[in-house]
Amino acid sequence: MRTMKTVTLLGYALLGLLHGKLASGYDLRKTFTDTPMGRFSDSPGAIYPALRGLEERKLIVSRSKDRATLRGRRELSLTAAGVAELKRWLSSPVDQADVAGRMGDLMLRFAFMDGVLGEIATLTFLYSFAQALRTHVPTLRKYLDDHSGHMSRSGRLALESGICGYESQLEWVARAISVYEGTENSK
Amino acid sequence: MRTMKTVTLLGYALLGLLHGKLASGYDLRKTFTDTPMGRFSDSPGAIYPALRGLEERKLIVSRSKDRATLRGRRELSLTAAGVAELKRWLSSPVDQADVAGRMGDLMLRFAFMDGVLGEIATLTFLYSFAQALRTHVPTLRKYLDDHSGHMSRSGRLALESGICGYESQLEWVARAISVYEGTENSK
DNA sequence: TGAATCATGTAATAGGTTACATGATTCT
DNA sequence: AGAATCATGTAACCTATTACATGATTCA
Repeated sequence: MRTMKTVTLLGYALLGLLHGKLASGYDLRKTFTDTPMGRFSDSPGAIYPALRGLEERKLIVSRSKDRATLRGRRELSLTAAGVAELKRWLSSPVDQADVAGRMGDLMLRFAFMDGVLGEIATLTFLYSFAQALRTHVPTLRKYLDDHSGHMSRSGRLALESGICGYESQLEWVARAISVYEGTENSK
Repeated sequence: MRTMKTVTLLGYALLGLLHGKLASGYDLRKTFTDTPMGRFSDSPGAIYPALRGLEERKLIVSRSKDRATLRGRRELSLTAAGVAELKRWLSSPVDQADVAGRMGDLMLRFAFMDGVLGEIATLTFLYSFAQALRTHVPTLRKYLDDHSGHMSRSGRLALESGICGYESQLEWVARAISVYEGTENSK
């Protein structure tokens, strides 16, 4: 993992987890092992090289507690550049391709968003998320209508499953919006 | 992609698409480009090496149409071993980890299943899929109940989104089961 | 014949997986 | 002191991505 040219999703997950708090690589691994978070490998071969890459790009810094031993716990924290990169990622527009193939990325962004960017930005994100879903679902429906004749029954059902998933996600987004709008009003 | 030791998900997608019909690498690429299928890259750098790997493992064979030129369309088809490997994959049990982190694999299997294994096997698959979902959802709910106190609002909502997704999937499985049971009865 | 598209390929690179190795700390 | 677990690392391998290259076919 020399000189990553772009930060990977795992990289952003690590940045997000480090926002506002210190943690060691081990702590971050445990997060992946013990919580439903992300869907990232907890293997050291994934995390430590990724952290090294973030450090090389000066997005995080590490401090060996007391003595400068080679082994032993190292506390990691975001640099100003790390916070900026995290915010840049969280702020990037929701596009159709995200909804069609990278919903996991969107949900990861959402999970960090309100703590990092605040409620207004989160609401804006949810609005464009909903919009992208409302655009995407009819596309799939149209495909289903046009092709259901020469699709196998299970192929048809599989596509319907996808559509249902997006619709369920849209319902969730609507609920999330109402939660955030409620809070916003009450402030 | 020398001597793949295991067939990847892309490999199985290709085997599934080749079941019962001939196609070229280009045809397969077009399937990924033009349909909502899978969520696989249509890049030649992914598909041709994968096809080469399947050919080396004798799961598919290729025939250059007439003349033995190096370029030009090559029709691919499954070997007996390819069909067997596809069936083996489709028949493998649904485990908790599949539901928790590889739902896409399960849906891909489902999409091919009824054409390759038939209705009885598909129903069996759906039953165990439903069972795995019914086991998994309470696990997530419990996590949410136990930890919602010290989770951020957006973290909480993100987890709820996951739970809703699984519940929606479970509803879909129930509907698919009723479709298959209906057919089975009427035969 | 030239342009478009059909059709296949490869090289460089990146980053994850698996498996292993090993030092540090804590608890009994 | 020994075991468990905390904590970090690395090497081999595999596969996807990106970008490029190029031959074949079709059709205006």
